[in-house]
Amino acid sequence: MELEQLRIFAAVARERSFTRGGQKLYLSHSTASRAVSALEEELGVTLLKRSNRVLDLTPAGERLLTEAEEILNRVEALREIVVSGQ
Amino acid sequence: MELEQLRIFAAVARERSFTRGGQKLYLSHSTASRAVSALEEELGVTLLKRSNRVLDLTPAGERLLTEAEEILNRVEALREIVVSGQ
DNA sequence: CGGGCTTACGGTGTGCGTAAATATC
DNA sequence: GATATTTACGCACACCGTAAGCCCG
Repeated sequence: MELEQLRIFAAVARERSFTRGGQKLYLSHSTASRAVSALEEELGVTLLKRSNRVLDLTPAGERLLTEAEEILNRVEALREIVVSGQ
Repeated sequence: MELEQLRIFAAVARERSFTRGGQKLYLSHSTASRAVSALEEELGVTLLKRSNRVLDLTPAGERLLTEAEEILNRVEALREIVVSGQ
């Protein structure tokens, strides 16, 4: 698992769209789709329901989004801690 | 910044050696060296003192090691949370 | 049909290991 | 001189975007 995958998943989940989520990170929709699929495969869990017209989070997806956002925030904070001597 | 960089830095820092740190992750010493250099460049901070025979952490390196280990543990925990419904 | 996700395909860039150079004790 | 890090070099593979295919309203 890599942070880039979490960044992409979070963007897609927030936007409820691969196309718009990818755009937020200057990536194509296909790249966003592949990144989320890889994450699902690695975890062995479905994160997004694609059945409907509108993209929806599964319960596992909800949990991942919460955790991922906290981790990503923490990584951002890490930069400051390291560079500026906390 | 990516988790792989943090994993490599943490391994190298714990082992006090690029060679042994790399081995822990089945990577060559040169790969470990490059990964840490890239991290230092991205953060604009020196993380390891290479001057002496023995590798030493700078204050920034100490802070990063602490933070990185917590983040990496949290990512490990995330797997369980997502897969097993917390 | 239209909008959006997935998959195939080809090209490019990143990242690896080997090996050579450099440095420290 | 032995051990360890850095750098050069070539190569393989991973990843991206374009575009085609599919599915659902």
